[in-house]
Amino acid sequence: MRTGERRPTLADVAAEAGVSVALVSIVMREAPGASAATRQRVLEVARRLDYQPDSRARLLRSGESRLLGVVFSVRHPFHDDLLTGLYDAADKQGYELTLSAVTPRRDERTAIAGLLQDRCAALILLGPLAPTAELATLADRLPVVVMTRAVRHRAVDVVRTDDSRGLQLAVDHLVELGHRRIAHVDGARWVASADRRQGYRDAMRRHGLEEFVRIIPGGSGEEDGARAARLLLDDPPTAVAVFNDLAATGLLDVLRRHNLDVPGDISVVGYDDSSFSALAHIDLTTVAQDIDTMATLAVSRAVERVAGAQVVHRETVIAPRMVIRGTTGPPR
Amino acid sequence: MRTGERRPTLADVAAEAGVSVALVSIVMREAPGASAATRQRVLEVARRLDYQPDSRARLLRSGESRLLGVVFSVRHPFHDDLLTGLYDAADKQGYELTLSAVTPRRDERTAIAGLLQDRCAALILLGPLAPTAELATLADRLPVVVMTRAVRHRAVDVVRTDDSRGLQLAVDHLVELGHRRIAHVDGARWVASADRRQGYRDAMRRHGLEEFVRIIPGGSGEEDGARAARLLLDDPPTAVAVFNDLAATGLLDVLRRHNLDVPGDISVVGYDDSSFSALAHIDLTTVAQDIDTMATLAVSRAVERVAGAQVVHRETVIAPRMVIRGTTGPPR
DNA sequence: GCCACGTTCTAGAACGTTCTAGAGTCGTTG
DNA sequence: CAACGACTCTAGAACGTTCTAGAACGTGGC
Repeated sequence: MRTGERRPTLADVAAEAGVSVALVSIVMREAPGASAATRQRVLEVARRLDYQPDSRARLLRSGESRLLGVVFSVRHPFHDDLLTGLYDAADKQGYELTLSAVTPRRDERTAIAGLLQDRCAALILLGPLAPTAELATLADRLPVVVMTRAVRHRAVDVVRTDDSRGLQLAVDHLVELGHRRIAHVDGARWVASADRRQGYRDAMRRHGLEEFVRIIPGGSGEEDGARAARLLLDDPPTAVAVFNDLAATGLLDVLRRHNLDVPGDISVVGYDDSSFSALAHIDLTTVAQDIDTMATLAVSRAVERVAGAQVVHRETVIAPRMVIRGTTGPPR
Repeated sequence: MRTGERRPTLADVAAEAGVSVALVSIVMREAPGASAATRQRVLEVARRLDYQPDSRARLLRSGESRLLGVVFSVRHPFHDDLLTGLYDAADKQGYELTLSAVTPRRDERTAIAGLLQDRCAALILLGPLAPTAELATLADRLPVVVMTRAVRHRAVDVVRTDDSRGLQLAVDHLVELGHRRIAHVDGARWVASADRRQGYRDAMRRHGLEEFVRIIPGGSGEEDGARAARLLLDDPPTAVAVFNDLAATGLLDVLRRHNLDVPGDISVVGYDDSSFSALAHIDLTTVAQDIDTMATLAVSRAVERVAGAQVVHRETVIAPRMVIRGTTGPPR
């Protein structure tokens, strides 16, 4: 265990292989300009010395950072899923990711600042809370792609799900099962709430169910769903579409505690396909976002901006899909 | 939006403030050696130019990386919690974290390799799957601290929870409620399983309940818990302590589907206090690990190793604690 | 006035790597 | 044989910052 020991550098490899430092660099980068015999000799020495490139030096000198900074929250399981997709997409485009977490005790500004110092070529922000103006200022410095939130500013790129469409899918699914009395627990003042509420209204209207439109104020947390459920108890609908999965579990809990059977007495649809939704003990029917497509598009957008491309469609809106599980069934 | 625009450097600030580059560096680092008047002038210029230090250059030149690499998995909600604690602990010690995720499509070796190139001073690995020999080789290069897994090698530091103690707490809690017929669903071949199994046995023996010892092979996944539940159905105990929370939810689901009331007919205890355990709809009694203490100790250990300290206790084992929720109650 | 010490400030080199221009070699063609 | 082009290889500079040694200046003591 060698705490302070210097690591082998290109110079060490070069000395032992009997070539110049620049030639070793060419070999390690797999760039053209070295003979096969030299390559083999250099690689042999590098392997023996266990040479590892120093990314700091590389990034500093090359003047071309192929680094994408990603800000994610530890509080959103969905962000973990997005990381999976983003790593893949970045790898395909020859980029590296550097991650910075927002935690209950480390705010978004701190997370972003760290990435600026790393000289990332672009930033990908997962569901940022910062005001639009702040995001725009940031985008004055470097390309910024926001995921899962609509941001109305020409300098900030957006990749998000069509939330209106998502709620329409939920209502369509319930109508298909035979439901007419379908309520919606909205997301109160959350940005996505308006789109989802609109989607609910549109779909109900489309199915000729205007008279059954019923919207309960909700929110994004478990207790928001629980509170909304209590408001439904005296006159329960046969189905309810909830703003998100977490609120849906709160609602499910209250229904269960009042001996309402799901989906027998009342069907429940969540939103997001959060990781706990798939637990057999919850088995939540939900609206899922297309993670891989979103990740691919976000990385592509970031890379295009880095390359100086004129981006035609600043905002990309992706269709969601239904994931049907055990909380929905025909009405009695 | 300026894609290719060069960022302001120390040299730019120096030129405008009319001082040397080295003096600007002294000011930005808050190092001694500049007058108050000069400091003010330099900071004013730096603010106006929006100077941000280039961490690549800083790390490269300073020869002292205050960077801790953290490898975490997107599949473990618990790791997200640990990140929160690790950021705090690192900040307190004047270190930065750089994160590297293991995903279903990005293996652990890849995650580790990226951090080596960043020239991290030390690595903190959250529940690594790599064999001990591989971890030891890694520890030959730089300090390695493993969290949440026991690794028996003198070069690798370990910070983990006392899993034996955890199961003892679970059994103690159930005995206190009046249970005697307490079963344990183990974790099959998972490293932590043996400790937890031993803890269960020890606690049962301690309470004079040897004749009631009953161990069902399980595992770490939801279906493992479900399968174990099916084996318990023909002769249910009054309580069961499960290897981890995810398996516990699988078991809960099967119990519910067979009209067994929890905790009326059977009490259930999980392990880990995963984020979904606190959902009101699950409300799982569980054994929790002390996240902040673990994070603090892991960072301290890493920093001590970097400083060349002779570490006295290579392995630190931390006491867990019970989180009592709705899945446990007195037996009927 | 001279010397010693402390503080501020500067110049130059170094960190590890890549970029770029040029030298040297070899093979082909006229 | 000479000229040209392609390929291999090298030397030196650059990236942005910190480290280090030394110069300059001011103050206090003798």
